[in-house]
Parts: sequence; structure tokens; C-alpha cells
Amino acid sequence: MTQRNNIQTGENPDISRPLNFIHQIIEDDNASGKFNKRIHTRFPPEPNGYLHIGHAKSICLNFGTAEKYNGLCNLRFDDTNPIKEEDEYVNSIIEDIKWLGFDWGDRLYFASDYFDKMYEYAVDLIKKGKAYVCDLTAEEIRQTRGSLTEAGQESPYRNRPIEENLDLFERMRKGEFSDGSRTLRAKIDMTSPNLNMRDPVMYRILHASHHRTGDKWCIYPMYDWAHGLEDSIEKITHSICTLEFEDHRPLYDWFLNELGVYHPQQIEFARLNLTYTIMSKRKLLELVQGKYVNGWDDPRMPTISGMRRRGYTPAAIRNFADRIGVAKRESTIDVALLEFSVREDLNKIAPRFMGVMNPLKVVIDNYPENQAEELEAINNPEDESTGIRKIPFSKVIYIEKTDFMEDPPKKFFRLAPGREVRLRYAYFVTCTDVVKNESGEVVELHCTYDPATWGGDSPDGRKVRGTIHWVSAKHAIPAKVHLYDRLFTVPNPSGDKEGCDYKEFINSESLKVLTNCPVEPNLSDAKPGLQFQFERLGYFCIDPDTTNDNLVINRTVTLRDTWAKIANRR
RNA sequence: UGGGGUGUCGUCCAAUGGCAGGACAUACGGCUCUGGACCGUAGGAUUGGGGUUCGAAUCCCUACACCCCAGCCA
Repeated sequence: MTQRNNIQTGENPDISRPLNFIHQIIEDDNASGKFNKRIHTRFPPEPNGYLHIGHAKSICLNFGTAEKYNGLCNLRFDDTNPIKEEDEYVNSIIEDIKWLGFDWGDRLYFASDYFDKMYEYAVDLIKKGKAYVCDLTAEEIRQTRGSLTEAGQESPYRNRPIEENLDLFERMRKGEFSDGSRTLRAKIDMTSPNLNMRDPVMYRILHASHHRTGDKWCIYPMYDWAHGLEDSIEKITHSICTLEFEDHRPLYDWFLNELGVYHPQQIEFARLNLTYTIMSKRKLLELVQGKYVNGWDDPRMPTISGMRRRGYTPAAIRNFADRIGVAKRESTIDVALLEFSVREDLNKIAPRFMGVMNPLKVVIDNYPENQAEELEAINNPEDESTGIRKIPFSKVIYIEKTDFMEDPPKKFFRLAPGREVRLRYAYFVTCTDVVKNESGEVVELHCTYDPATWGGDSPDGRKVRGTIHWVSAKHAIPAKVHLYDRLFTVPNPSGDKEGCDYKEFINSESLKVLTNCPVEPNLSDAKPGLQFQFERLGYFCIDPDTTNDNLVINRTVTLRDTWAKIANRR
């Protein structure tokens, strides 16, 4: 019997949920002793692209399940197709999984390590009369496979004598035949309603160089043949994969049963879909190759490397994976949940700074010309241990253009002519004059300050409605800021409108580059990777392109902005 | 059309024959030197139709909808 388990799990004690269906299966197996209470999973990427947030779900599931049940999880590259696979991808995948915080010990495996063993097993199957060499071309195989409603026809080579099969298969391996001229097929049932069981191809001839085995092989195993063997060899208990492999499970089971070898349990779950993005490796590759984005680690990409560069934390991604759950029904997660997860984590750990995206010059008329003073600011109100820092203040400052309105609507609490607001950690200031250029655009403000409000508190107890951020003009350092937004303009770019290519929905405003943004001087020695909050704006990080005299900052995600909601309503 | 799967708030996930609950999102309020964070409140769902049962999201029948499968890709 399955037991309910409401004990808190995972790294975030706030997140506690009942068992997902896979963990229920595992606990049932543990109860029945199916695998002697042993739990061994694996994450089996094909090294033909970079990992994305969908893979992160699978990684968290497989490694997380092993952690939860004191089991093991292997990292195994499923490199059975030399045409698509490269070492660059192997390296990036290793880096990404490590960064997420998972560890596979010394259990780093490659399907290609098992090619010899797989070949032996194939010979076994031939000897048992369960596999044969087929001379049909790809086209002929397709034509004789039948259809969804019609049975297939048996290959004329299906009943070849075992000896002949053995001989031909060995000659396939030796390279005597050309690409595509022959295959090794399992002899199952051409009338099966499950197309996967209609004598599936086990080996194809491919005179291609493999990223690890070089030119040793010219025949390569197909997924269905290889994958169960990989799992079996590694003594995996629960082989977790996505829904589209459900139809393949009878074949997975058939191979292992015919061979009479150790037999893991395949379990399928629904892959992750996210609004406003795409998850298809093929399409992601197209975005990279077509230069729609600046590489796999472009911060707009849903790749792990892109999200890392964007400023996401491993904890945010892992918490997200915990929150979305695991089930069999196809679903699309609202990207707002991902954004919530990263804000939640960054709110706790990100130091605060001030920076201005769209500067408006403000002269404080009654502030002494050459004076400058240092004011104290709290580094992180969520974490007292991070202490305080000093920020310089002087007569001329920059504020955000959007923090001033000449003719403000009712609920606008920021600066306006005659109105007093607080400059965060500094003084109360009142706007006394507005300077415009010829076209009527506000280019400069004049204010007076109240010296008694030093530090931002009013001794007479008077209140102001707004507090705005600022940077001293004289002390500011310039930064280049990348404002990232969603890559697509519609929630489901891949399938929203019939006949539309997803690329038509690329958000032309997904990247805005701002130059010479004044930011507080405390950021002058910030190192790439630093994650922080610009107060009132959002979470940001230092981009790796940053050099000594060129500070490059990426926006991870904005803060929740209730004013924007009010403003958008009208 | 054959086979395999899936249908619960706007979106995800739970409820394992016994009060349909949580998270995000949304709306409103409180608090605040970030219109942030935090706290509180509210609205909001069992695909339809039959049946079994004291009692059904859950079991049975039936209809419907959606997803996957006809690569020598994984």
C-alpha cells in the first residue's frame, strides 16, 4: 500500500507536497521488495544540443528522486547517433548539471562505452532467431510497415537462416556494405497495432566518425535497442522518460525479456512546457544558427546556460521544478511561476544597489555647490548580516524619467511640480522648477532639499507618499544595461495559430540595450556573475562581457510593479 | 480510422469511496524609507450523460475533447 507522505522534502523547507505518482510507484516497489529497496535512476541526454529548463525538470526528478530515497543517479550520454553529436554539447551538459548542484560521483557513462556489449547481445538475439538482417531500403521498409489501420507486410529477408544472418551482421560491422543498404531488425510482429513492434530496426549502417569511438564502428544501434540495454547494464531500477516513449515500452520490455537480462521499470511523465517560449531542441538550434539570438547562452534562451547568464540561480530553478510537480497530463506552466521562483530566491540573497535606467537630471538648488556627503544604505533588508554601505550624495543627481510627471494622475505618488518625495536613504526634496527643451520635453528639474531630513527621516514626523531612487551625477559610473523580456509575444509560439511559423512571434523588444546608465559607484569593482537588485527596478547581474572600463549588466527579472498595473489599466 | 495516453479553479499540482485543498496568477485591503518584500481577504474547477453506493473527482457503462505513434532521430 502506498503511504501518504507529507514530510517536508527537498532543499526548500517551504515546499512540501504529497508524493508524485513516480514516488508512489517507488514506495510501492520498496514495499513489495521489487528492487530490494534499491533506487537507481539516470539522466540520459543525447549530446546534440544545450540543456534547457525542460531538461532541468527531468534532472531534478532523476537526481532528486535518488537523493530522496538514498539511491544513485547516473549521468549517461546517449550517444548512439554520430551524425548529430558533439563534444561541445557533452561539456556544456556536464557544466550545466553541476551548476544546478547535482553530483553523479564517478558514474559518468556513455552509451558508446557499451557498443561492444550491445553487439554481443545482438548476436545473441540472432542466434535465438529473434533478429535478422534485412536488405530492404529505407523506403521499402516504410512502404511495408503498413499504416495506423493496416498491418505491415513481412520482409522477404525475415526468414533468413540464422547462420546467414550471423555472417551478414558481422560483415555489416566490418564495413562491407554501404550506408543504408542493410539493417538488423528484430523479428516481432508485422501485424501489431503498435507500430514500434513491427520488426523495428536495431542497427543501421553509418560510415560516420563518432565523437568518442572514432571510426571503430560503421553500424550504430537505434534508440529502442540501445536504451534498455544501457539501463540494464547500469542496473537502473526506474528508467524515467517522457510521455512519447510510452508506446515504446512494450519494445523496451520485449528486448530485455528476450535477452533474459536485468530488467528496469520504464516510467513516463509529461515533459515541461512553458508559456512565451519554446522547448524544442530543433527550434532552439535554429534560433542560434539563424542568429535570432546571440548563441546558446543568450539570456533570452530557455537554456540552462542562458538562464545562468540571465541571472537565474540554481535554487530558483530547483524550487521551480519542485513546485510544478510531476504528472502524466500534458500541461503548460505559466512563466510567471518561474519568475516568482527567481524573485523569491533573489529577494533573500541579492544585495541592493541604486541605478538609473533612463536618467533625468535634477539640480538641488539649495545644496552647497561643492559639497558631497556619504549616506548609509542597507545592503539587504531581508538579511541584516549583510550590513550597510555608503553612497555619495551631491548637488546634481539623476533620477528615473518615469519617476516624474508634470501633470500626474491621481494615484501617482512620485515627483511632480511642487510635490515632496523622499530620495531613498538621503533627503526629502521638493520640485520647484521644470526645464524643457524646444520640443517641450522635460530635460531637467530643480528641487530644494530639507537638510533636517538627512538619511531620509523627517524629524517633524511629516510623511511623503513616494520614495524614489537616485544616483549622484558626479560619482556615478556608466553602465551598459541589457533589458531582457520574453522571447516571444504569444503564450504558445509553437502552436498558437495554424500555419504560422514560431519565428513570426519573436518579440522584437525582447532585448533593449541602454548605454551610459548612471549607477552607484559601489558597483565599480563588481565581478561577472554578481546578482543584485537595483532598488525599485528589478534583479540584475553582471554579464561576463564586463571589462575594467565597460560594465555590462543584465536584467534578470523586474520587481513586481503595482504602479505599472495601475498605469496600464487606463 | 488501429494502438497508446490524458481530462479537477485562468495556469499547474493534490484529494488513493467520506468537508474538492495548495501554489502561481487576478482583485481588494493592511504594513512599509523599494508602489519591492511581508501579512490578510475574496472570487474561481471535477468534460457531458447514465449507473453502483448511505456517500463518487475517485468504481462501472457511454459519449466527447485533447496529446502521441507510420525516422535507418532520440
